[in-house]
Amino acid sequence: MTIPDPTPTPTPDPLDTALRLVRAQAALVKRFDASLSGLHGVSLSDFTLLLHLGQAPGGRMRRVDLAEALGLTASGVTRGLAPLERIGLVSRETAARDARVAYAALTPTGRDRLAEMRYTARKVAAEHFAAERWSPDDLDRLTTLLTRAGGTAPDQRPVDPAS
Amino acid sequence: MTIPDPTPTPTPDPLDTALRLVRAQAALVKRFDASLSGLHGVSLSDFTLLLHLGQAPGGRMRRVDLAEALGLTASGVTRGLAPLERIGLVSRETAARDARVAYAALTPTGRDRLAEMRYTARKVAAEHFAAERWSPDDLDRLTTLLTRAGGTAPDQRPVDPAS
DNA sequence: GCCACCTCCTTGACTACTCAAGCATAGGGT
DNA sequence: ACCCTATGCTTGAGTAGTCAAGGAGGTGGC
Repeated sequence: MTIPDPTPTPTPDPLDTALRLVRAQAALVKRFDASLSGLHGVSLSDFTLLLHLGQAPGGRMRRVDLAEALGLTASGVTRGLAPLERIGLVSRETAARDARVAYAALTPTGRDRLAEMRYTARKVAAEHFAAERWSPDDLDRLTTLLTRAGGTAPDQRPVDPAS
Repeated sequence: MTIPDPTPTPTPDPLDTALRLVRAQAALVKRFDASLSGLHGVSLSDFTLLLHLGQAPGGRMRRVDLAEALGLTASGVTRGLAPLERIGLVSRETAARDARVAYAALTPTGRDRLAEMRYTARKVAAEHFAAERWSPDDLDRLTTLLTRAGGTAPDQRPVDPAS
């Protein structure tokens, strides 16, 4: 318990940190949404979903695992997948051994479009964390701290430098 | 303890950082929402809104300024304010010199309830950034980095240690 | 073989926002 | 005094998610 502390040094306030985290995310999401929807007609959530599919073996995942990976509920995944199926980026596949599960699979088109989106997303991220203001060290520190603060990682792998 | 890791760092990927930021926020928001709604019947957004009102001179703000401060649109504020007015935490006040503006003002009840919420919120934040895993330095660094990454600050002041 | 239970997924109803349109008021130029 | 434009706010429609309920399919005990 921190003592009522008359220091001129603000004493880091966790609540303040939390609120800043919320704010920073909102700004970031807006930026991504603007670019992704403008250039590819998808939202950041859509892109994230596709990214996960793209990283999964065979480009397909059970919807329940997708939910887990994205930090959403199963119904959120159902709803998010629907428009992507409609526009042909994702297809629905049934599992041979278990008729309950419906895989979500990246279509060939989906894979191509994803590569383009990834390019855009990288650019947006690079702009947001412009080298001018962000040293590689800063970025590393932020990533580490966010990983500790966050639920689980978006993905274990440091992301392949392809595309 | 804080270990300056001997990473085989594969070049920090800004996109990865961005996605982690999104994830971390989602986890945090869920946590706040759970506690705040359980104990006080409000969401984190509600709380943030009330916080801003509480910090404004006279406990009241024009809706348009509130929107600006919260990073929302004017219509988001109208909609967010409605339930808080219904439950009596916020009242609507008209401006004498400009009939267009409708202030949102904290009621006495609202002020009291806000103090309780603030207590809860601080506790949640402190738990999330538990001292066990987060040194004051880590927290400070994260705050600084988030401020640089984020839109603007939730508030300039380091927050009064009251409550 | 059958029943109980558990898992995967979808659906209906709700919340919290967004944008675009619209109304009322303000204020300056003429 | 009268427009013209800008500002403050609300509203209708749409999007992205939530939770709770429910259907369909799998599985193990007996």
